[in-house]
Amino acid sequence: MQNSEAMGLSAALLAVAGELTQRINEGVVARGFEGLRPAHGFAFARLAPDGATVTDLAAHLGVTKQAASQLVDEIVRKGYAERRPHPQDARARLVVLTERGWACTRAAEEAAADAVRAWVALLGEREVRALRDQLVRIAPYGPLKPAW
Amino acid sequence: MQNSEAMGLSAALLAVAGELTQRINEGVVARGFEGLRPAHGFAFARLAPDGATVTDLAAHLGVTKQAASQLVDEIVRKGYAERRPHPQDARARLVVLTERGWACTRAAEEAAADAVRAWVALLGEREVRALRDQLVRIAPYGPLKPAW
DNA sequence: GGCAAATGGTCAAGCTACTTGACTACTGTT
DNA sequence: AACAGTAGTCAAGTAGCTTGACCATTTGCC
Repeated sequence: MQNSEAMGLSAALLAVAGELTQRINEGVVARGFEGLRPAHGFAFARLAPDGATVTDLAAHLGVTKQAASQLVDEIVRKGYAERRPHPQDARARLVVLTERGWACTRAAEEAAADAVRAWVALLGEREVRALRDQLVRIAPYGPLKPAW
Repeated sequence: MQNSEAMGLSAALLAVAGELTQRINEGVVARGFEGLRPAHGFAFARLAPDGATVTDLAAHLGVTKQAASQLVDEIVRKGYAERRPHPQDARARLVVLTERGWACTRAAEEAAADAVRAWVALLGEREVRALRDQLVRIAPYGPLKPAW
């Protein structure tokens, strides 16, 4: 595969990713959850299952724990999460989503589904499913750097 | 398609995009072009064909023209581009890549090709080509927001 | 042609999300 | 009991963006 083809693929991928991010964020805002930036979504994704510590979150986002702590301050202040004492470790605190945090997560899923529906309209369900499978297979396990 | 599937697709897409961005940037640095951030790559892509004005660049990047002007200052200072008088409009200035800027663009293409090769190793050339076609078809025309 | 409105670009100041550095509190190993 | 390592926060500095104001030039309109 030639360099120019690789560049075309890269450009398309980044353009689609940028637009998707924007659409999800707009969809979340449109559903009544304000004061959130895309980076918060990545944090919610890590908190969603069972909560996480600030240090976990920092590693997941690829930022310092000070930055992660500050981000947690923000979503706590806005009512999306709360800090609880950690059951095993008295130094640590477990950050968990509130009911409002869960509602916001569901809103993000709906917004993502809306965006994907637009792709289904263009490519068909079969192709979009293939797209998903391919992307899942090449997706890395590491931190989700929300910056470029 | 269910919301959770859409979320899985979205997460994979954003993860791949984040990793790709990072890899391209690292590849460019490894080839001897320092002091550049991913956002500069998006600027180079706009400047590459025939140059552009600061206002064009701002629209393309989705930022204010002050921010674009500042970014141009930076790449001019580092020798990747230069400002020329605009042939048709005495208010405007045409920003064009220097030879070093072109070399950097080629380095970015090589780095992108390296990243894509890793995907070919996982999925095979045929699947990667299909991936490219699908992404190109759903890629938007608008500004390339280098932020999420 | 002449003049108001629009446009390209820059200067200046302010904001915000991040960084590095220093510190306290607790853990766990020896 | 002592001590190195880890979780988290406080504080200060930084970098990239914003808004606001301004000048020079172009464009649209009578």
